[in-house]
Amino acid sequence: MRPLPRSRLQAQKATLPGTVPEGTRRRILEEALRLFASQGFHGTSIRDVAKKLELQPSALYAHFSSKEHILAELVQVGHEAHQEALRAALRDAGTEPAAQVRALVRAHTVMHAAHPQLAVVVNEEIHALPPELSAPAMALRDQSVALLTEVIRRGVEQGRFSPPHEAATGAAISAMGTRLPYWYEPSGALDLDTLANIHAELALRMLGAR
Amino acid sequence: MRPLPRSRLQAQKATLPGTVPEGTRRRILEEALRLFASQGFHGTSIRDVAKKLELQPSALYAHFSSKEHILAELVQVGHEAHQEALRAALRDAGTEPAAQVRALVRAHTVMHAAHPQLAVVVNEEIHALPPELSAPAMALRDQSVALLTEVIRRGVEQGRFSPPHEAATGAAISAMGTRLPYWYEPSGALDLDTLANIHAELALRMLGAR
DNA sequence: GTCTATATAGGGATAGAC
DNA sequence: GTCTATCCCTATATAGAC
Repeated sequence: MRPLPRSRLQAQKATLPGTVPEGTRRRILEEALRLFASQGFHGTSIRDVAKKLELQPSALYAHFSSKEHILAELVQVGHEAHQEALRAALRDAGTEPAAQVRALVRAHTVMHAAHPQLAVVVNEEIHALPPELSAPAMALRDQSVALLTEVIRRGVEQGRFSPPHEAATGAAISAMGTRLPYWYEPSGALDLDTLANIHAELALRMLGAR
Repeated sequence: MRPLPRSRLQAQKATLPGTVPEGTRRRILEEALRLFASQGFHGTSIRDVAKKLELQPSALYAHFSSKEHILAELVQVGHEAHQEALRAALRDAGTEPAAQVRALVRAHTVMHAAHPQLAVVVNEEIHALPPELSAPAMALRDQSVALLTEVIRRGVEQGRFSPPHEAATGAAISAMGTRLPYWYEPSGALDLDTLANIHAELALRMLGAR
């Protein structure tokens, strides 16, 4: 339950959602993901990435035009996979606000627990990008936030939810997932499906669902 | 409610808890805090800090033996102030678990909202330190975590709390505060005292307090 | 698409004068 | 305690051969 110093999430293999095609380009993304999550974007050099892949630094430039573009792609892929997971969850959740919250929270939690490095890089290193490169991901983020706030708003309107404050409660619900990479260990005693259910339950408690 | 790219928390003045004496050393810490929060530790150079202070880079070395030692002091000061705030809150909270949770959560929230840059640097940049330099702060962190988990455990023992899972609920409660710097704006419509009460209420809901 | 070699810039930190 | 000057290293990125 404590983040380790200097070696933040140096985990096993850095998993990338399946949408990225195989090949050297993917290998670069995976290795960069691992290193960015562990040492941060500015703490990782092109040489570090190249060395791990047993390539010369210049070889990376055949696949990405700059170090920033590698980060930008990771950030974009992460936001896309996250939003797709939320939308898929909503599609199967019916129309009850409580069921929709449960589905959104479960998907949010599973995403952050299954791809902890990607979650960390997306959330902490996006700031290292110039606005042009981060804008598409920021737009996706706004949409994803809206998915939850909209469900909360509808639940309140229907008299099903009674949170002490809609925005603050929404932020608290999101925060449970966002902080997961800093303490949750998938190989530990608490399995992911159980954790996802716990988070859904906590969200509904915060909302005063009835 | 969205973190801005490239300029993470470039806020006004970076506030440091009052325990640090005035003088050039403090000015260095404050400016480094602002820059580390905005650009990250690795994204900030000694030259950046010196330029903002209208000093030559070499002048900083009369006050700190390395760039890492500047970060280490910020991290230590942040952890000390946080823990002291939690302990002070507990001292005035009586013996009821619910009142103790309320006091801890309120203090945690106020600390993160009042010192957002320090919170971000403490949580995100501690990983940039070698273990020798981060160890004292990590020890404090473990103690602070224990303050909350201990209160939760007692509340459960006494039959006052019924969380779905003690550790996960404790993490969810902490996460509300930890994520504050990324969305809360002190100058906005939601004042800090109200927010602290909201977080306390959410914590007690999660715990099923009765 | 990968290599060798290198251009060009900026990094942390120190020496020694005042 | 701050300055000027500088050492030495590493960074990103490019040129051109294969």
